[in-house]
This record gives sequence, structure tokens and C-alpha cells, in this order.
Amino acid sequence: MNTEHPKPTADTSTEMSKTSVPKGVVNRLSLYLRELQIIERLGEKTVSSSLLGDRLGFTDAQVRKDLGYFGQFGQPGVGYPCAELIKAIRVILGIDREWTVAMVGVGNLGRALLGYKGFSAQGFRVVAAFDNMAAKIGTYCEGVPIYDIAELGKIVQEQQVVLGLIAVPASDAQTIADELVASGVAGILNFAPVTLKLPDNVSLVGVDLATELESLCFSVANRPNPR
Amino acid sequence: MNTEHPKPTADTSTEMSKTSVPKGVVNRLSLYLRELQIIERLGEKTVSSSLLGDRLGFTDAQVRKDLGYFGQFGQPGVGYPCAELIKAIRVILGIDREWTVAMVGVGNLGRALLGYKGFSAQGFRVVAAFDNMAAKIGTYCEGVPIYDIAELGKIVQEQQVVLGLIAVPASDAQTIADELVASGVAGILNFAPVTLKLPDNVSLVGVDLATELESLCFSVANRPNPR
DNA sequence: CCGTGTGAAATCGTTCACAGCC
DNA sequence: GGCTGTGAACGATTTCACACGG
Repeated sequence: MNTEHPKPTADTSTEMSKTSVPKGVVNRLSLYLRELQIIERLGEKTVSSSLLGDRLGFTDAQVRKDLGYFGQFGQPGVGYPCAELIKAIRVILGIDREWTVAMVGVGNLGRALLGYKGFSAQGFRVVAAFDNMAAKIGTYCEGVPIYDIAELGKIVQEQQVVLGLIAVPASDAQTIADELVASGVAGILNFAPVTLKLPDNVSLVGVDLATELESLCFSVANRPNPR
Repeated sequence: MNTEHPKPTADTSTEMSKTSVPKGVVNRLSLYLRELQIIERLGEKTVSSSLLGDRLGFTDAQVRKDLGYFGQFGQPGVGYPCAELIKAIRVILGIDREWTVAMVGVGNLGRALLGYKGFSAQGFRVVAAFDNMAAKIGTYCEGVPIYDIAELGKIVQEQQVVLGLIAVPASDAQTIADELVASGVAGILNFAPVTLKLPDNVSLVGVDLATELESLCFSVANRPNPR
């Protein structure tokens, strides 16, 4: 849960958001997107902030405010047009283009992630995977070629990989991260249970299973009225 | 990042403490714990809030405030004793006891999660896994027996499962969640990309890969100074 | 001195409430 | 009538700053 990103000065051309966006908004945007796609598939042409909010457990005001950070997408009295809002959110999130991705670590978790359909579905193209186990090198996993980790730099550069996913043991994660950064990736999604240190021109998001489980324990253990 | 729950905090018995803990504190506590274990293994007997904070990217004040919600653990002029603070955080998080866990869905992701060492390492005992694929039923994965999903209710009750992990396709997740709740679990960790609706005496934490990746995209796409 | 614990101040994020539009 | 867009009020969280203890 480690993100990055200020919003100080845009120097170029067009407009930049006046106010900086609260962190949390971006995650909610992803959820709005997902829910909008479901609603659209249900045949609805438009959706109100209150319906969308109800389905996700947010207030209508929050939905409107969140969207308001990025523009005006709705029509008073009517709601938001699903199709257009979906398109707009994809642009905001930056997933209107294709992202070139590499997976580092093809153990249990790496394999599972490579098999996750959501990646390709949303425009992420996994072009390479890396491992240090000789037996795996040269084979394919879910259609993705597995290379020797020693070739990481070369291949990341050749293939213009923009995002790196780290699914190696904690002890190797920082080294891998450094190599990815040196090879020019712009962002890293880290599944290893360590806090990575990166230069701040590289974005970092971490997914930490232990942390999530522990926070679940906490809320169970400290529940207001245990049954 | 979907969490649940407002009113925690207390240490013993019948107290309904008024001070609510900011959400976010619990996740940081997990990180403190992890880092403390590393620091302790390095041979340090104590650690200051500023050192701990620096290693994780938080301010010293934040570290002290977070810990302050739960008691006084440090010595002025000295810092926090690693061993004791570790023990204290484990108690706060509720991971000083053993939690009985069941995994639902033994596809790629479920298998990967079952293989994740962090679970057993921190006192989580996975006693059962469920799947609807006939070929898997009756076999073991990472030492965990796989049962027919039709037996979920019976086995969860028999084994007194407290936490359920959902790693099934999105379309099945709500049904499974309902069954888990009906069988008496106290918390659910959901990996399926849907927003679950649960009664509020059951805690919910969601881990959503698509959302995390999208938020990474956003911060790369909107970086202050793209290189 | 260094470093904790903690009110008080500052900052940030959410909810309210209402004007204006369909 | 229903619903968006948005400043203003409110609430939550973080940072500051300093008294006090080893």
C-alpha cells in the first residue's frame, strides 16, 4: 500500500488539476470502473452517483466528489452515461493505452499472477518473465517466455518494459527492484513482503498478504460485539 | 483496498474505549512488526521511532503516535526495546494466538496462496481447502486437504474455521462468502475482483490485483516529471 | 543530549446542503 | 422530480513542538 505521487507543477501546455487528488480516489476510481462495466452489461445507459455508491458502499457525495476532481461527466437530473464514464475513467487511470509488463519470479505466486486474466483483459501485455531456476529458463508459462534473470536488463530494455512485477522471495526483492529501475522501468508492483527503497521517479505499489491478513485479524479480534 | 470497521481498541474485559484508532494505523503496525523483526535479527536491542520510521518511509512522529494509541512501549532517551515491542504488536494485532483458516478455490491463485510461507509463519493454520473440480477433491495441496465445496458448511463448522480466504472466480465469490458467513466465520479475505456484501459482524478485507495495477498506472501516467 | 509521549495546530478528506439544470 | 457540481462545514489524521525522563 505504498504509493507515490504528488501534483506540484505541471510545466507543459494544457491544464493540470487545480487541487491535488486525495489518495484513495484512484483506488475508488478502479472500483467505479469495474462496477460501471457490470452495470453497462446489465443494459443500463446511465447511472446515478447514489446507485453507483450504494453498490460499492460509498456515499453518493463521495462518488460525485471523486469524479469532480477530473472533470464533469454527468448530466443533472439524469446521471452519468455509463459508456462515456467508463471511457473517461480509463483515460484518467491511464489504462486506455497498452502497458508492457515483465514478471520477475515464476514461483507459485508468479505463475498464479501470470494466469490472472485481469491483466490482459485491461490492456496489460506481459512480454517476459524471469527466473533463476535453470529448469524453467527457455520454457513458457501462460504463453509468456521465461528468461534467465541475468538477462533482465537486456530484455527489459529491448522490449521497452514499463512496469515490473516482483514475485521473488523477500531477500531478493530489493536487488531485483534496483535492476528493474536501472533498466528503465517506470513503475513496480511488489508482492514481496519487504519495503523497497526506490528513487522517487519510479512509482511503487506494494501488495502484502501478511499485512492484509493481519489487518483482518485485528478487526476480528477487536470487533465491537463478538458473537 | 477494501477494509471494514470503525470502533476498535481496548485491552481487557468490558471496556469500550472511546478513542478510535485511525484506519491506517493497523497496516502500519504490521509493517513496524516486520521491520522490527529484521532489526532484531540484525542484533539491535532497541530502536528509535526515527530509525524505524526512516526504514519504512514514515515520520518519527507518526511512529510514536501510532504506538501511542495502544500504550507506552518506549523509554525516553533510549527508544523501544525490539523484543518487547514485537511481542506487544503481536498482541495488538491479535496474532499472538492461532487462527484457523480455510481456503476456498484451489486454482492458480489459491494454490499459490496455500504455498505462501508467511501464513504458517505468523500463526495461521490452514485446515481445509475447497474446490468444485472433481479431480482435485480428496487430494492435498501443500499439505492441506481439498474438499468438495458442497461440504464447506459442514467442515467449516466441524473445524471451527474463523477466517475464510476466497480465491474463486468473481462470479462465485458472493455465493461463497454467504456460505462462509452462514457457517460462522468471523472474517473474510477476498481475492476475487468483486465488492462483497456482508453483514457487518463479519470483517472483510479485499485484495484486488486489478485495482493495484491500475493505481500503479495512474501514478506512472501522471508522474510530475516523466523522464 | 537523545528520544518518548502528548496536547495543540495544521492539514487532509468526507459529508452536507443547496443552486442550477434536465 | 431527480440528479449533478461544488463551496462550506465537519471530522479525521498527521505534523509540530515541547515538557519531561534516562
